[in-house]
Amino acid sequence: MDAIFKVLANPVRIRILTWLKDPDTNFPPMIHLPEEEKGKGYVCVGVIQEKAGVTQSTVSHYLNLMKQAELLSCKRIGQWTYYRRNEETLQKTSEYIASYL
Amino acid sequence: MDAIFKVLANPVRIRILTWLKDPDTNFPPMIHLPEEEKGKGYVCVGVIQEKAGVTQSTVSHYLNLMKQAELLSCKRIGQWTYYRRNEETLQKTSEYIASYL
DNA sequence: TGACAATATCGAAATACTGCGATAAGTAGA
DNA sequence: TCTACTTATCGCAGTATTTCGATATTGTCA
Repeated sequence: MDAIFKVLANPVRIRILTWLKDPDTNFPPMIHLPEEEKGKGYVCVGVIQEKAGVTQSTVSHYLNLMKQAELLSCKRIGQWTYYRRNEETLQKTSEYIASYL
Repeated sequence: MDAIFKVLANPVRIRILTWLKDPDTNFPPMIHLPEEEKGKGYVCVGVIQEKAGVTQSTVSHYLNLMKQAELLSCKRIGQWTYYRRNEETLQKTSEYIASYL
């Protein structure tokens, strides 16, 4: 839970997390994503980087932190890595605050 | 909200927050607290410091951060400063995660 | 295989946080 | 007023985080 709060203690990462709630309106379509993976909320690193306005290495680092904290999961397809939200962790975090904090 | 997550990104502060959920079982009685303020969850700095196992200056700093983030409120009575949880902020934080994140 | 594109990792400098000891400020009582 | 007690603030050293540029890795395609 400590790693989760550390992730959330950064406004850029918070924004990424909220953007990924609605990829269709926040990112261009993932044209290389195979049909069977579409509609699952996957977004590739490049477009997240562009929107976040940080360097590629920074966004890659951030996404990795978020993955370690299980706030995101990822899938590599071809030369792209697609990240999406892990709703279960988000929900558990909310519940943790509501019932344990 | 950023300040809140920064506060939560520290295990000692998390512990303090949870201890303050139930002062009666986690802290000795506040014998100097006037009758009309009892039962409101107030705990003085000294006993929090002792239980947290950090120095007085550190706990004072932490409590101040938590107050800035509105996770705690405080009242000075005599030579003691009493802190208690601000349940409203906790609840709003949980709701923020559940509905905006 | 070679060139290119996307992402990950490395190394480093700037900044922020942690947590301490020392000291200051406020309060109460003799 | 002097002293003791409680808490706040200051200054600092150690550590962690932020964020970058450079480089490595991985995958694609000609």
